[in-house]
Amino acid sequence: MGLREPLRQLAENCSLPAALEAMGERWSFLILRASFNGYRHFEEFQSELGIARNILANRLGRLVGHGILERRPCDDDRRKVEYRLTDKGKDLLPTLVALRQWGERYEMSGRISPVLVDARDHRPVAAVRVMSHDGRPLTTHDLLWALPEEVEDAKAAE
Amino acid sequence: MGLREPLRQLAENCSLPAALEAMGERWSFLILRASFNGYRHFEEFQSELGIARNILANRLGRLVGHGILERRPCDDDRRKVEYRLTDKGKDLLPTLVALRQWGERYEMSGRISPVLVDARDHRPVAAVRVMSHDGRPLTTHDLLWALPEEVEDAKAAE
DNA sequence: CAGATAGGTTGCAATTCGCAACTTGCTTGC
DNA sequence: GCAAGCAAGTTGCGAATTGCAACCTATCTG
Repeated sequence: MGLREPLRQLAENCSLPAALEAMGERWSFLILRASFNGYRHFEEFQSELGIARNILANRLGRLVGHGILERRPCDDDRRKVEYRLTDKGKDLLPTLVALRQWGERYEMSGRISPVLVDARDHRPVAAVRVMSHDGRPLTTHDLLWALPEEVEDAKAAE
Repeated sequence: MGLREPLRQLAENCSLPAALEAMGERWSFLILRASFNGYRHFEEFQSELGIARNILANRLGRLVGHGILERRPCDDDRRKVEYRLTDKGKDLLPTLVALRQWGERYEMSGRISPVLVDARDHRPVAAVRVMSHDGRPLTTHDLLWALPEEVEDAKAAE
């Protein structure tokens, strides 16, 4: 990535701070993972993660506010509430898996942790990578930032 | 992901909390991104991100402590210090790009932001995805957690 | 040798976190 | 149908974290 992102508008024009505003707080990723693992109820999150109840309430509210989870009271037991992933929330899967794989590789010396496998053949999923439009793996040095108008689009190139 | 991660050892046996311990604090990802963009010096990070100096010092120290950045005094100007990505730090690229792409898609309504392109052909990189060992795209429902001993390894399968 | 510069540190106010106790609306058992 | 218990929060309060501004110490430059 030889070029600096254009002109110090990092904070204003970059989507990373925006993403972090939704997901950057202390427990958000762990709640998200619990959601992917099928947890849905306040008490489930609470006892599973050991998070303080007020913080959990705050984070769930925030995730709902950002459209990552959907809050729905249960019909069969009206004390209960379900928090479910929206499509927007489900689209955080690659981020979550990438972060987990990195942690697995670098931060788990000795310990073992369950691994994500393809349900079809029970083989581990591939490492999440940055790839070109046609599937070549890319590294840091293959990348540039470009403004939308500088981008070669598919039509021009094919 | 039909199955719950085995037996509520989420916190102990999962690499996600470990990863978040290294990268989960407020400014860590933004500092990381600045690093990928070529920023190396304290004052560069500070004026670019607008982060408070004490927090920046704390975060840089932490990232160095986790082996994500390397701290090296400059030879030519001994007031200066260089912070550079280690290989471990560079391996956070997929996580960073995945998060950015998600933010780009869902949190940038209206605004435009620079886009990551392949330096070779100036075409945008592919969306970061979770894929099977042989390159099929996988979604939430194709995934399971497995303990290492339950995994089909490459030898058995080929 | 008088600034200016790079990379911090320190003090202090404001915010956030985390724990424990409490509340409110439901549901279940007897 | 009433007491007990459960789900999903809220409240109060002390502890930790964040952020701002000022200061400090080496080093470089004119």
